[in-house]
Amino acid sequence: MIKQPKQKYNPKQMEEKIQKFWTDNDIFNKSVEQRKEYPAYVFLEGPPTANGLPHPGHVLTRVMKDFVLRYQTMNGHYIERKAGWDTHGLPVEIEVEKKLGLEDKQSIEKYGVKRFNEECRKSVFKYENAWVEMTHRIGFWLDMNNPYITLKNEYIESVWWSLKKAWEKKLLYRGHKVVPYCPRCGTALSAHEIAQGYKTVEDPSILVKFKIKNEEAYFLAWTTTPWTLISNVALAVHPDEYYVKISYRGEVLILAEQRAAVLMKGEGYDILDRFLGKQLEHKEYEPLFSYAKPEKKAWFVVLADFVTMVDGTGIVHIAPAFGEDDYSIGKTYDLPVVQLVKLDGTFPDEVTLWRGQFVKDADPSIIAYLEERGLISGVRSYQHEYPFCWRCDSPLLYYAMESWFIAMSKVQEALLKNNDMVTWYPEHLKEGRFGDFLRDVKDWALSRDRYWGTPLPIWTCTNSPCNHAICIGSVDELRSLSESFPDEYDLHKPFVDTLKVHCPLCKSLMIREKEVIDCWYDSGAAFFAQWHYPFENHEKLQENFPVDFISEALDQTRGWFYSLLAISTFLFDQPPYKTVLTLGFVLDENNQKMSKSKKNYVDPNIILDHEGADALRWYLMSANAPWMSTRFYEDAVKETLGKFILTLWNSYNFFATYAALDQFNPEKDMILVSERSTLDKWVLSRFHHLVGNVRSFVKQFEIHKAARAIETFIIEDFSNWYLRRSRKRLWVEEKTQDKLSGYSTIYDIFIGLSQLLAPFIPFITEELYQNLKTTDMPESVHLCDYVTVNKGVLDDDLEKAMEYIRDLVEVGRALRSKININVRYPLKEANIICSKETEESIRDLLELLQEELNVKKISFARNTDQFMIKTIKPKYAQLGPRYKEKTKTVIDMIEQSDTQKLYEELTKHEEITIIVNKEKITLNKDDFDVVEHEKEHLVKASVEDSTLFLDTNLTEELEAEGLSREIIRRIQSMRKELDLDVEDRITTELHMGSHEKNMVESWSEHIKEETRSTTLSFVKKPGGKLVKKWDIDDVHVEIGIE
RNA sequence: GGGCCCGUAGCUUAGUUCGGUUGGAGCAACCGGCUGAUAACCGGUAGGUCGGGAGUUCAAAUCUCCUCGGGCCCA
Repeated sequence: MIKQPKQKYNPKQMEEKIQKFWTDNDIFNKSVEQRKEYPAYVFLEGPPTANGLPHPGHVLTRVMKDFVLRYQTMNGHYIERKAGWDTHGLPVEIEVEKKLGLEDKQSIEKYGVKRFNEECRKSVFKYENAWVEMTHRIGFWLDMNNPYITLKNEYIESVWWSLKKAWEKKLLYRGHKVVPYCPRCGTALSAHEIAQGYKTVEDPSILVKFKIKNEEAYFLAWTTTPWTLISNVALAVHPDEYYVKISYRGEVLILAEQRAAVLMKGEGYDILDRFLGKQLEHKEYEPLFSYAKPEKKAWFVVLADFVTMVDGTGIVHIAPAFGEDDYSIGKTYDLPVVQLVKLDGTFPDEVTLWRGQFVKDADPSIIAYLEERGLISGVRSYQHEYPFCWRCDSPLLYYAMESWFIAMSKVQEALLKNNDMVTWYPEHLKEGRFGDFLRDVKDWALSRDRYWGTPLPIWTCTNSPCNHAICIGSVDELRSLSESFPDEYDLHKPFVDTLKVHCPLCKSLMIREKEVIDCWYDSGAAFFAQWHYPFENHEKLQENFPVDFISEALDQTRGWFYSLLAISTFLFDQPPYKTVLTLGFVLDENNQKMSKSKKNYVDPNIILDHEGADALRWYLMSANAPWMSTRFYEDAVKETLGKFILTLWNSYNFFATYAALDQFNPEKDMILVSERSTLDKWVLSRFHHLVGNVRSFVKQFEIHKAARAIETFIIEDFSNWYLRRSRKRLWVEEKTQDKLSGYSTIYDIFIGLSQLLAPFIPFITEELYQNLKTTDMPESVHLCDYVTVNKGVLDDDLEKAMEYIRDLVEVGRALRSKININVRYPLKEANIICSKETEESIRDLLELLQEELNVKKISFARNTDQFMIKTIKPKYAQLGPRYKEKTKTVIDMIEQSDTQKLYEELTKHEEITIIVNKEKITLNKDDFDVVEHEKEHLVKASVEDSTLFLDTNLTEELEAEGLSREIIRRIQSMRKELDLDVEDRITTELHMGSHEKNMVESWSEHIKEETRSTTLSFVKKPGGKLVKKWDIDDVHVEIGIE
């Protein structure tokens, strides 16, 4: 039986109740298990790191994922929803360093790697509760009891296996990577870290002369880091820009033509020669210093596209050890990596002049030295952004560090081919940001010289002639090569480094490369490592690869989306996923990024407490396309609550209240659709059209459009039109066929809506469903199949007819408003001028129109003739020139006669004759404009190609009815004022003038009925609990009720 | 410095793929109506340099170029 709901919508209370219902009845598990034999829809969870609190952005991601998974489940798919945790990486280490007050790597070593990593392990789950709680509260159904965790031995073993595959394919190699490096902390910084430490500083900017070999001429280069000049090995020019050789103050210099024009502006110089940069390639010059003893050819000109004409001289000094561009051009030209700076940021002993000095401090002295030798042509100070260590504020140095790489450039074609097989939402990412990234793919710098991460499983033999290196791909393999491998172990540092591993060739001791690997590799391995593949679960991988669906925010394009594709490509030569839904960012009210420091951060819990998970979810899904950034603030969610959730709730509340009162029983009282009223058929047709639209929107991940379509249906079609128009028939006391037809339809719609909306707003839909479901229906709305379109109830003609009726109502109301006759007063007649077909199509709906417009009668006609009067109006411009001074008289005569008659005459005889001053004047059609207007008491308005006329003539009877409605309304508002229940009966006493009394008396039965008055009497002095005087226009009425 | 996405009324937005009636809605405002209809409903009014500029075209919110603002990625 349908129960009357508790009146107020209290999201927090209701959602807690629903959560309990789900838990008590194990609904989540059932929803997964009941689909076990169905086709799988494979989802892979992008693992979050639980060492920070969840952010509104994470809420969005989880809401969207949940929607898709619920939707696919209801549509008959089996989906495992394994949670995952990303547990390694520098951010974790930094948190722990902060907590323990450790400032650099030395202090970590001193503290002990074992203890340090233990702290990291703890820290990683510091906010696990907050994450679990958030996930739970927003209703994200995810198997959090059985997650994959990247720090587990099994997970690491799978990762090792994959690294060994890369090793066997000769994709792992050791090289250099230029990274921002803090010489004081002794550590490289991640991009994320340097981003927070940029400052504007002034550095010396100098123009340095490099003498060309065997020629009395110089290249003029530009730098802001004089200390790197000592490690210079080349000069770069742009291949396609023009360079000039000039004579300037007795010296011959080469620099870019554009730059010469800027730098030497106003100074005299002669151009000796002009040529393209590419002509300078391989031209040799003499080094500035003799400290470097490179083992490869150095000190010649190279070509590089990154050379700009914006500043400098168009000639860039190259030191591969200290710049990423420098390093990559160095690889192209096979330049030596000269690195005459120690890790602590000071010059080594061989740089005799500045040994032991911090490089940046040595700048002035280096400049002075070069000036003395006449090799500097200008010193200026230069303002630019320079990165500083966010921790200790030291200037960072770009520094080439040794690192292990995966040669992704070797599999670039496969990457592109695999990307081609992926469906991206939004589409532009495929060829845009992601495709561009792949076309320009760089080798993956895999290793990190840190502590908390998957250890790099590469061991090298210490025996010098042997030097054999191996990559270990499993625990068994490690065990077999190790002395006394323990039963209990943890593959992290320092355990792996304490093992005595013997070389399989010469049996000598091997030692491991000290690094750990990039944590992006960990998460990118999730598609197989979550199953501990290939050590177990072979068939699991078969069934779950490639995954059907992943979804994360836009920042993951070069993060997780890439690392998955990269690993899958070199391992299996296949894409790891079929569909990627990329989500936009969550921004604050002013479109600014949310950050704790800006204090514009919204705590999702507050919104969950106030507005509830459903309102939050609905807002996030309906506000914007998933891939667009969405503003997030409490008022926006509040608006969603008021506009949508409450409309839904109140409609439901209205229905459930009356259905409970009438003991409507959906198992017995349902009326066949074919026997329901036209209005019912209309709303069912609308609903099923909606279902079709929702399905096609969701297919394209246009979740916002699906949500908005539902919202429009509920607010406009269902609540504001269908329910409004149905109230009267549900209000009658008897169980009429019409009333049951209405209940049946509303019931159908609510069951349908609860299913249609279940993936969007899982709580309120469950609440509705639980109250409405019959015993033979699934125990939870989330165990139902998703609604499908019932083509049998689709009726385009009916929808069109209703549209037409609603248009007529609209213009009719507008007309009433224009002529100033309140809707409360009935009008005699409405006439609709339209085609026979149109008339036929709306016949069943006329009652709606009649009530909405409050007219006594609706009639039809095929043309407007009987409602319009045609008259003529003389054309002044035509008559004036012809009749000169007589014109005024002519016009006056015409206008004073019956213009309607004149029109008739003119149509009959083509011309009319009038006599002015005894002179006969003949006028023809061209002398007049035909003017049309409504007959007396009629007003008209047009809808499409038809016309509506309202008869505005208010008869005494009509006025009486109107007045009685005025009185009813006032009594009703007094009832409300007394806070009477709908059922309560009253007695009513009225006082008014005798004329009005006579008018109203004939309606007294009606008034009694409408106001639930047992008696209605006309008295001199009305009494009762509430007595009020009213002025209805100029009628004074006094009403008392009891 | 390079790339990608976004910019439409006070606010939230539709329309932009593929140029074509007068750029549609909702919220807020204002006027009026209706109401045992909910944080309502109905009618009307006002509110737009479609971020700005230029170009292509018979025709540009829509295409091209430049530019400004926001966001992101990379240097």
